[in-house]
Amino acid sequence: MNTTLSHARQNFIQGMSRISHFWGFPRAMGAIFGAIYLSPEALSLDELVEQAAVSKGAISTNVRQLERLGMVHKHIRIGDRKDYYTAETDFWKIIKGILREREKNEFNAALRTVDESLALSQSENSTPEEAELAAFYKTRLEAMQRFFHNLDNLVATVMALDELRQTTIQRLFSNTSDQ
Amino acid sequence: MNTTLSHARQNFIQGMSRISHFWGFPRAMGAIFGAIYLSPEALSLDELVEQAAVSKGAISTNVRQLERLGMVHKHIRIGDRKDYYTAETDFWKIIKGILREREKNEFNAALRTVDESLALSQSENSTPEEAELAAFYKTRLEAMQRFFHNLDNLVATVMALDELRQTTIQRLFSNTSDQ
DNA sequence: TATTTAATTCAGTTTATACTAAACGTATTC
DNA sequence: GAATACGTTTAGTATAAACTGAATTAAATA
Repeated sequence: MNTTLSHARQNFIQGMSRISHFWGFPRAMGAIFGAIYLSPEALSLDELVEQAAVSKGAISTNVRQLERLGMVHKHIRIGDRKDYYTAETDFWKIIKGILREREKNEFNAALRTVDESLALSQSENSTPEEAELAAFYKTRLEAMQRFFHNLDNLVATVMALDELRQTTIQRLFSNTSDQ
Repeated sequence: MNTTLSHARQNFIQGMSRISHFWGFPRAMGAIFGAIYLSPEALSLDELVEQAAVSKGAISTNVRQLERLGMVHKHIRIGDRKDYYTAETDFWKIIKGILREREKNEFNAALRTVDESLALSQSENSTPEEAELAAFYKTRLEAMQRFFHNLDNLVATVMALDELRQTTIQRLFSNTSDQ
């Protein structure tokens, strides 16, 4: 391959690796996605080993995670034992997948923690001073609860809007045509 | 203090610590914010040391970061050398601060990487095969550019809507009254 | 059934990062 | 101007996460 094109690819893969790390995902995950995204053909695990410069073990682990997030798709070919991967090119779908898989769990855990703390703080109030503090906790914790619910609704709304995309959301937030 | 209230506070602080870590911030940062958020009074650095159970050095570092993100506010009292901290209670403001401080840098870096890779890949195309591949890179990289710009617009829009909040956004995405 | 070829798992290593504790700098008070 | 009371910086340490390389499992073909 042309060294300039290969350089462009390496630069891109490195950038994806960096973004991935920034968002709290493994570096290799971004590198793998970058390699798949810039390939006209579906890539096998072994091809990924050389293109993304990551060990086989790491590819195996991370490509599965990428699939769970809906960022890549696995293809099997009859009479061929290798798995081949292509990239999801609809980024809104990707965002949706990430939010669903990743946030939902931790997000609900956060909500539960606030609920718990609130319940705990309201259980008893022996002295007036304690009752006052408990009341303060109540206002603060409830405010946070409301925020989390609002945020949840916002995310749900954006995700729902995505259902009608191509007609709505991309026209709303862009002035160029998408895809 | 009542042991139940103290237990509620510790539970909350632990939860904030966890969320903080999940979002790629230091655990101590969340713990410190949690302690400040649940305090009716502004807290000094030394008070934070015991409430958040984190060393003085870590408090010093993380509380500064919290201030940069607009999550806490520093207060000085005349005739008192200590710094006191209170929590920002407007979470939309906090989100704004985080997006501004944290994403903008890394987000633009990501955009630049894509720009770079695109420029590189389009510089020369000696053979027909290379030209074809370069064309493929172009479509893929441009699609990603568009997505990033749309995302940027979406974020900018949500942030702009926040300016008119209390009248608009919270009524849109909630069925309870906020603040 | 043995051999080849693939993906997965796992033990060990590396690396990055956050944290602690102590030293330091700085300003106020006696 | 010495002592005190802060916040900050830094050197060292601990820890967790990710990655590598090798062993293992699984599947297909001979």
